[in-house]
Amino acid sequence: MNNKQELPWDNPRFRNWVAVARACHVLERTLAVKLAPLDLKPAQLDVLMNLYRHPGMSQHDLARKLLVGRSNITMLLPQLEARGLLRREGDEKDKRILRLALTEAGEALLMQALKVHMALIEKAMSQSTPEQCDMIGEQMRKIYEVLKEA
Amino acid sequence: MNNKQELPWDNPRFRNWVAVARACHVLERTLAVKLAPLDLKPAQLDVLMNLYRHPGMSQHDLARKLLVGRSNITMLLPQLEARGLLRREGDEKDKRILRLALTEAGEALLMQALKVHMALIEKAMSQSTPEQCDMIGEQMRKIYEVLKEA
DNA sequence: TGTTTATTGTTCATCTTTGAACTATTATGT
DNA sequence: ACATAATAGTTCAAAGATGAACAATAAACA
Repeated sequence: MNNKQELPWDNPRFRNWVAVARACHVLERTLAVKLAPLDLKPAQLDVLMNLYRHPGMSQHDLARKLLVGRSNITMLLPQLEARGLLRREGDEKDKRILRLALTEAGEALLMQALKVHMALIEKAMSQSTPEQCDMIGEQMRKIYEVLKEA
Repeated sequence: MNNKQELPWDNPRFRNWVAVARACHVLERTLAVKLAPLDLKPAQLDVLMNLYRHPGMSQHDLARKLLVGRSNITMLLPQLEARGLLRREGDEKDKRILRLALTEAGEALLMQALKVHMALIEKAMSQSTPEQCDMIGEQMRKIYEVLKEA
């Protein structure tokens, strides 16, 4: 009688993706708690991580990497800059651009935060075999590529 | 001098989890865009989905399912109730509790939204074989269980 | 019973996030 | 060169999320 078209919950892809989303959510939440002693939030850690790996990047590039709006970056950076964790200096060739880089203090704090982050991820991912882990990463990168421009 | 212990980016678990987080983020973002025509946000869709599957649940239970605070639910529900998408009625045995349920309109809107959600997840997950997909879900459920009480 | 403790939901202040409008600068096209 | 379009970053108001404090109710226990 309940002639509802196939319900999403009967679909493995749906159920499994919901599990992915839930795992992400709970890990993010846990990370926030564990980072609190460092007075750092997940979003701020993302900034530090990206500046470490791509020193000299612009705010626009950073926003794209983090999948947030440019205004978000504008609101986020002054806090970190005031704490002496990063520098912003104008590009000489293009006066619109601000080049970003970590300071020594920023790098030091990042290393502490990474220990926390890493421990959490270890706890989560250590339940999968290396092969499973790599496969998951591979599929997720595919998903990112497919949805990035959609 | 720079005796950095093994950097996270050299660690497969770290790299692969970052991929998971990015995939989640971009899918959530895309979902928000695709749901806009229905005047529904991902968080609201989560509410409708949970009420559909667990009619009669309390706000407290809903908050736990969604991994958010109770106050968040208090702020979220009146919008949906005002649109006639759900009912809230007091439990008779325990006057503290409000029992939640979808209305006809709520269920109808949910079905529309699920089509959108489902299409997006299909697009994402159709790149994995059914076996890969199930394995991903399985690992993610493990992660959720491990972190839930941590 | 009467007192203490827990639980449910709300309120409120605070912090984030977001998108649209704006300024300044550079690129493009004629 | 000049006008137009595009880009980088900021500002601002509105919406969302969070946690602490609170009121009402129920549970535990003496």
